[in-house]
Amino acid sequence: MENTCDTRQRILDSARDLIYANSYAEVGVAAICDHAGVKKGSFYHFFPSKQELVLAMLDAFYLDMKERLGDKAFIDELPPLARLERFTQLAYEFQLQLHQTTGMVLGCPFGNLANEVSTHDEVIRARLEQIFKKFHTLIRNTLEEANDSGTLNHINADATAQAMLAYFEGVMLMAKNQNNTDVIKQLLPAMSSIRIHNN
Amino acid sequence: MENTCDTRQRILDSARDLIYANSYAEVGVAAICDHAGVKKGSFYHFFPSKQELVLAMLDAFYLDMKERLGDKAFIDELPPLARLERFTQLAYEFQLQLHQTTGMVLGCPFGNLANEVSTHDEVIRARLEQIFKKFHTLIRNTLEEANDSGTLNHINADATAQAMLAYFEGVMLMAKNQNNTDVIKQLLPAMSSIRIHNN
DNA sequence: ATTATAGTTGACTGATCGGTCAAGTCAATA
DNA sequence: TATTGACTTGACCGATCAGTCAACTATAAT
Repeated sequence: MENTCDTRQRILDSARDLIYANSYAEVGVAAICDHAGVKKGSFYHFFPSKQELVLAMLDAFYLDMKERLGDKAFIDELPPLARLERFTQLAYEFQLQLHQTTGMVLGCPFGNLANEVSTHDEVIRARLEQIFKKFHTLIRNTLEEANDSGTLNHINADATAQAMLAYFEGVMLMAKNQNNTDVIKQLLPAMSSIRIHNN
Repeated sequence: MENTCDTRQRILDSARDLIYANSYAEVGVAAICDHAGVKKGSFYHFFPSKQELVLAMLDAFYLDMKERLGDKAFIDELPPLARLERFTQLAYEFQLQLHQTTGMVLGCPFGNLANEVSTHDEVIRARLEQIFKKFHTLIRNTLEEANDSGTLNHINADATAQAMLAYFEGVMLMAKNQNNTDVIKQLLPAMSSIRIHNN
């Protein structure tokens, strides 16, 4: 045919579509193959297992989200706290667009998977922890920069960054459960005002 | 044998144990029956479907959590904000005990299920939304009481209660993903200091 | 032209999925 | 004692699960 890596990419895209909109356990390899227009034999030529596919999908998903959200929000041109506000705004717009397309609030792809597999798939659990740690570092660095410039006083940047990340995930979960993007619109902006102080 | 309703209760307990520790999709009816010491035919004598079992399990789980956490924390003897602090403390101790028993941080049973099924099981999704609404009302009433007594000024009690609930769920998710109760210990107390103001 | 390699195909495996069913046990009622 | 109805049992259903495999095609290097 034309392209050798096209099949692999189609499988990754299909897995992303289906697993994000449903769940890891609900979406079978056969469904991923059907949606990708690929036979099951080809699937196992490119990926040794469903688990390995999901790991590859997560890495690609992280890069995409980093480009679409992280790299657009955490820029030096903005004051530190404004970066957090832009991040929440971009995340809201992302969910809004998905909701218009699919009719569902899908929430955070990493939070979804973390909730599902953390207790019984150590490999995927650890990969998701890595991904969360990268987002955590983005936020923590921003808070430390604000700390240094005197914008904040004596906050625990590490704990506050974790708290903001947790709040983000919680808001996404509530919006997903209510299938309502207004939840994000109303609650998420408060993320940047969360503070955890030393002692 | 001895007790007619014992079987039904054993099935409910088994489902609670297994689904809470894993997930809805991962735990099959056969596994629930094995763990309950019951044959599959008996299962379908008491429950018409796996979905109906989960609905019954959720109702029982809610009542249990309300007794163990809600009724112990939201009491008139405590000042409003102290109730929230007691709630977070009791939730932490609950997770700590489960972690010692199972070796895993299991998070919030309702959040876990909500994340898994909200996009593809409307019945369970709606039941979970009801349960969240009850917890939301508990928190909102507490905040309004604090508002009336002048402890707080001009906060949006409804939105703040939702934000606290979201934060609670997010903290539980992060602790589950890191399999570390210290996350709860460090982050959850900040729940009661979250504020969303009008306008 | 021959060979090696990458990718494709569809049939196949054993296990498990949620759910069904007829036959049976048992205690209470009539 | 006969009958009823709640409960139990184990075999069974078609569908689907993740994963395998030998045969096949197409491309590229020798």
